[in-house]
Order: sequence, then structure tokens, then C-alpha cells
Amino acid sequence: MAFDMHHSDLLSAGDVHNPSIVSSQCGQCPVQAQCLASGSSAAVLSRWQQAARPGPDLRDSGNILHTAGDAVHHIYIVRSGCLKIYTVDSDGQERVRDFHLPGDIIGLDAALDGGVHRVTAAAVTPSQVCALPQREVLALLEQSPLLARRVLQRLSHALAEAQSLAGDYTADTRVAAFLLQMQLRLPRPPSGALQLPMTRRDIANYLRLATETVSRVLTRFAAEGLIRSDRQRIHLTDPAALQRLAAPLCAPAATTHEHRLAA
Amino acid sequence: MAFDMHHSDLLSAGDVHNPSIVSSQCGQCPVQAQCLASGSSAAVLSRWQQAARPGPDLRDSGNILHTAGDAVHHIYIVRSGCLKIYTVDSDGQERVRDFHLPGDIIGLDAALDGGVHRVTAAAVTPSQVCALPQREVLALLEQSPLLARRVLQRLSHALAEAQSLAGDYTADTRVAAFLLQMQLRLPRPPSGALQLPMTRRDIANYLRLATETVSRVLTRFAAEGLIRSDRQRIHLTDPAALQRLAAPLCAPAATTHEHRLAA
DNA sequence: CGGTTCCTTGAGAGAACTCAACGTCGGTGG
DNA sequence: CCACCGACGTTGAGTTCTCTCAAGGAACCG
Repeated sequence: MAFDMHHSDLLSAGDVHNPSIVSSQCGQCPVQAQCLASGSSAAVLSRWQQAARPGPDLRDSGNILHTAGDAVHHIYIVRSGCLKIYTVDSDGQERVRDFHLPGDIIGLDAALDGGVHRVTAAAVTPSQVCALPQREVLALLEQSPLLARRVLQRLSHALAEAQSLAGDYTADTRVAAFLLQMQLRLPRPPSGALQLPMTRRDIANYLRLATETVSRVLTRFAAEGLIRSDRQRIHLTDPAALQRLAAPLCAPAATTHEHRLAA
Repeated sequence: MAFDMHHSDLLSAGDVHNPSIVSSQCGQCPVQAQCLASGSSAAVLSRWQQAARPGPDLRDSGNILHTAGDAVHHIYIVRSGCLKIYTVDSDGQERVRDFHLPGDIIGLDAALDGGVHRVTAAAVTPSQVCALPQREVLALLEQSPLLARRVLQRLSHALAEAQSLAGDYTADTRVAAFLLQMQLRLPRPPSGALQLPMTRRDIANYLRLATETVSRVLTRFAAEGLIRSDRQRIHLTDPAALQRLAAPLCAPAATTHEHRLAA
């Protein structure tokens, strides 16, 4: 998943799901701790904060942030909600490339490579994003080696994940891995059950499966006691079993090294 | 394909396939024109050239450049030959992630992210590589924004390609796209026929197909007059038809923008 | 010339897809 | 308030694509 940042559990579900309470100030930003700029020098940080402003308010599912082919004017950071990134094939088929959750960055790759969006970004649930002008971001990258270094890390990490996802895995493996991934990335409501923001159709498209296949796998997982499923609300009752199913996708032998950070 | 650089047609096939005539001097480097450092300031260029030295000589197919889990000491640039990059799954299965041809960079992503190789790199045909110490590369990246910018471009480009490859395409589409890709990247011998350096097994593994499936598709392509195939030597007699077959993988609608270069 | 590896071809099996129908949920308007 | 509608989700039946298993032929090497 591109530019993933596994968010911490600092936030309650309510904070993230209700955009109205999210202030536009960096100081109150819910994903502050994962901000690319955090830890930068005062000069860089202040320039960053002055450049950051609220992006368009995506109040309805389907609202478009940008379309493939658009020139890049801003990069966006998801503050709340969920967006999907997709391309449209020559035959009009939508292909979901990634989901973006709070803390994730949208458009950085396009900003760095060509200045034209290669994908369309649309809200899956009502979402709030923070916008930074491309110019400012590029300038800051040249000014701050730390920032550039972080961007490189995210990109190479994203590359590794994209290559992992490219394998030919069974539907079971894909769905199990997806559920576990979502459990890590999604804010966990007090109930402990996962609240999936996206439809089965989007999940299936992302996993390169048919909608029916996803549905069948989930039904079977439920029958086998691995999960309890009620539409969007899914409870992982046997994470260990899911982990075993997902193992081929998650464990390319030597991927468990610590994530070293520069300076 | 990670860090691809479509090489120009400056070289005759002989130059690339015969490592013995490749000098270790940058001045005679066959991939000079695609070098990351080309166009840099005199200071950067000279530091780069002083850091660059011949890498291990991979005279036999199967020779290992580095293994997954190794600490990154150098990044390598392929000067001649062909290498494959692969991981080994938990069940011991090899998974070819990419092939690297002259001009491609090996290990840059690992150098930038964690300092540990995530993949193994092995020679497919006798190959020569150029080695640059990781330290020097990282230092140069901080010294030269142009260099950093180029690396970012390559990474984001590689990311886009990796995500394209992740789709669920038919065997026909994958094989057609592979052949066309190879025609672009491989030095074209005078005969006009493609000389594939890798085995069917490697191709199949890379494309996530069974060896037999690749073989069958090639046989059928030949029967339909799209190619003429003699083992490793393959002539694309109807590139347009192959292009149509490969379209779903190659044409995510709006991907034909020019490749802008910074400064 | 034997052995090994690579490539090809065939037959059968399995996983996921397509087509199709039905149930459920949430909104809208009569 | 309730009936209707559309989107979403589930389930079933049959098909298709690719894989696995198996065997034979061709090239390469000692």
C-alpha cells in the first residue's frame, strides 16, 4: 500500500470518523505524530505548517479529490475518513490501487515523477484532508535532507509492499491479509470490531478478486469461526489463524528487520 | 520493473554481451548516458567517479551478487549481462521480482530503507556491474539535490510499474507485455530477433505463471503468426498485435504523458 | 555417450470467474 | 407510515483459465 503509515492507537474511533471535530490547525492534527515533518528543524517545521491548509471537504462518498491526468498542484495528507486511489483501464474498468487512511499521503509520487496525477482519488467515506502546495513540498525537500530521506524511505517501503502484493495468492490469503492489515490501520472502536469503510466491491477490486469471491471467503471464515461478520462490521475472533492464512503474503522470509531511522 | 531505465540503442549487441571488452573506467562505461550522475556538477561527478569501482565479476549464471538479509555495503549498476532479483518464500519457493539489464540500478531501495537487502541478486548470464559504496551514495544524495531528485523519480516510477504488474491479467497479456518490454530494454542484435537471456522458468516465475503456461502461450503466439520462436531467440513479427494483447497492462488510460525531467 | 537441464505437449484437476437470482438495508416520496 | 427503489451483499450453478502431474524431445556438458 503506497505511503502507508500505520497509525498509532492514539485516537478514539470517534475522533477519526467525525470530521467536524478535526481542527485545521497542525497543533490539533490527529495524525501529527506521523507527520513527515515531525522532528524537523524549527525553520522547516514552521514553513511546513504555514504551507499546510485544509483541503477540499469531501463530505460525501464518491467525492473526487483529483482525477488521473490532472496536473499536481497539491499533495494531500488524510486527516480523517478513507479515500480510494484508482485508475481506469482502457476498457473503462476501475482498478483500485490503494486505500488511504488517516496519516497517509496522497499524490507524493506523482508530484515527484512528472507532475501529473496518474490516478484518481475519491472519498470512500466522508473525509478531511490537509493540502500542501507541490512547490512548497519540493522546495522543502531540497532544503531538508531529513525530509527527503523520509520520503525516500516511504517510497522504497511502498515499492516493497507493492511488489509483495503482486504475487499470485489464493483468495483466502488475500482476504486474510487484508483483514489483518485493516485491523492495524483502522481505528479500533471500543467494541473491538473492525468497521470497514469500503464496500465489498472495492475490497474485491483492490484484491483483484470478484465481489462474490470476497463474499464467499468471508462467509466461510465466519463459518470456520475465524471472524464474526455483520456487513461492514467485522470482528476478528481468531487473528492467529488469519495470520497463518496470510503468511505467504506477509512473510517473504527475511522481512522482519527493524525499521532503522536516519539521524 | 524496479529502477528501469530503458537503455538507448547506442550499443551493439556484442558490446553488451561480451563483458571482456567493457572497461572499468566511467569514460568507457557502456551505460554512461543513463548514469544517475550524468549532468551533475563537476564536483559531484568527480566524487561519483572516484567512488565507482568494478563490482564482483559474475562470470557464471547463478553467481550471487548479494543475498536477502545481507547488510547493504554497495549499490550496483549493471554494465553488461542480466541479473535477476528474487526473494525466497517461507516455503522455499523462489519468487523473481525483477530482471536487471545494463543501466539498471541494484540495491538502491534497500540502501535507502533499512540498510538490509530484502532480495537476492544473481546473474542470469555472465554480467559485469559497477559498485558504489552506500556511504558515498547517501552522502552524495545529501550533497546534490539533482541526484536526490533523480532517485525520487526512479523510485516513484518503479512504484507505478510495480503496481501495474500487480493486476490480474491473462497469461496472454502478461507474456505479450513481457516480450514488448524486453524488446525495448534488450540490446537488439542485427538479426532483429530478440535474444532472451533468461529461461522459461524465470520468465514464468516473474510473470506469476507456470512454466508450461508460458511455453504454451509462446507456442500459440507462434502458431498465430505473432512471433517466430527458436528457444531463447524470438522474433516479434507482429508487434502491433502484441501491443493490443498487452494493452490492459500497459495502458492505464492516461499514462502516456511525457517524462519530464527536473532542471 | 550418458546425464542433466530446459523446453514442449497432453490430460485431468482445481480455483476463481461469470451469470443469475434473491435477501437486506437505507433513502425517498406518496 | 409504508411502499417502492436502488445499491449492496449473499448464495448457487456452470464455465473457463491456469495449474499440476506426467512424459517425451532437444540442447548442453562432462
